[in-house]
Amino acid sequence: MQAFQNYDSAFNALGDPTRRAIFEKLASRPLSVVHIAEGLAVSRPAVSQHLKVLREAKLISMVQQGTRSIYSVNSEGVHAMRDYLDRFWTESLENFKQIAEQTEKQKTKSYAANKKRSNR
Amino acid sequence: MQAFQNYDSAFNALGDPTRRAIFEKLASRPLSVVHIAEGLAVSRPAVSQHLKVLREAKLISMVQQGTRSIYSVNSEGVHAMRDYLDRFWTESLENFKQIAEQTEKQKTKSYAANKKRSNR
DNA sequence: ATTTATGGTAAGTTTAAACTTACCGTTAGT
DNA sequence: ACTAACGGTAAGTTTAAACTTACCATAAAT
Repeated sequence: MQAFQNYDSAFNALGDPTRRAIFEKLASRPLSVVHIAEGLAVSRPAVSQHLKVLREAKLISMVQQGTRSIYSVNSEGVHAMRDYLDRFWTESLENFKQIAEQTEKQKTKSYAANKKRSNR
Repeated sequence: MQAFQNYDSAFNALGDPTRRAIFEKLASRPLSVVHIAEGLAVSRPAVSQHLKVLREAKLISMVQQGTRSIYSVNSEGVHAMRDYLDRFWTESLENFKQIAEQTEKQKTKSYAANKKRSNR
């Protein structure tokens, strides 16, 4: 379904607070590296490293403008992640019903009765 | 909008390959700890630790059935993450247009003309 | 031609995450 | 009561991630 690459790298990229801050900053508008680093608590090289991670995760992209590197959110990558979660969200909703059923049965029946269901 | 908690912990939780494997396994059906650990390359205590992380990230939940702990995907948490990405996806789409415009202008106008836009 | 702005990368340090084995408490079956 | 199954936590090790400073290359402005 997705011509995307690695979900691990994508989720991992957004798992870091500094990178999430960068990502959210870029979501409001494309920015150069110095401007991205401006509000943040870390050094400019650290930002460069984070940008590399986000870029490899296909969550942001870059265009060169002279000496400046303008970074922006890569909507394709974000969309792919969204779709991933969407898939499991649908699945988990069904499971939610199952759990509800199990919980109901727990109230009336014994543990032994539920044993079969949870085996594997 | 979201009665959710920490996005960092949620994204971080799915950033680990073992945890993603656990998450996807649980998406298909609720399982006990031993059954979750069964196919995986890591030890059972390691799985317990991962489950704790996923649980604190509100991505899975647990019900006790006698001596067994049955884990399942927490659709609420997944939904919150999906919404988060959705928000930035929408924003990034607008930025995509902006970049397209800038790229267009680059073809005809000089770098100096674009400078104002990218400053801050 | 020189200087200044910009940003990528290298090298090194520190902290934390992912794993292991060992241990223990609780519940279920006999 | 005793034994076995289940699973959480503690302690310790190893690897990797996040940061720093230092350095260098390129493009723009004077």
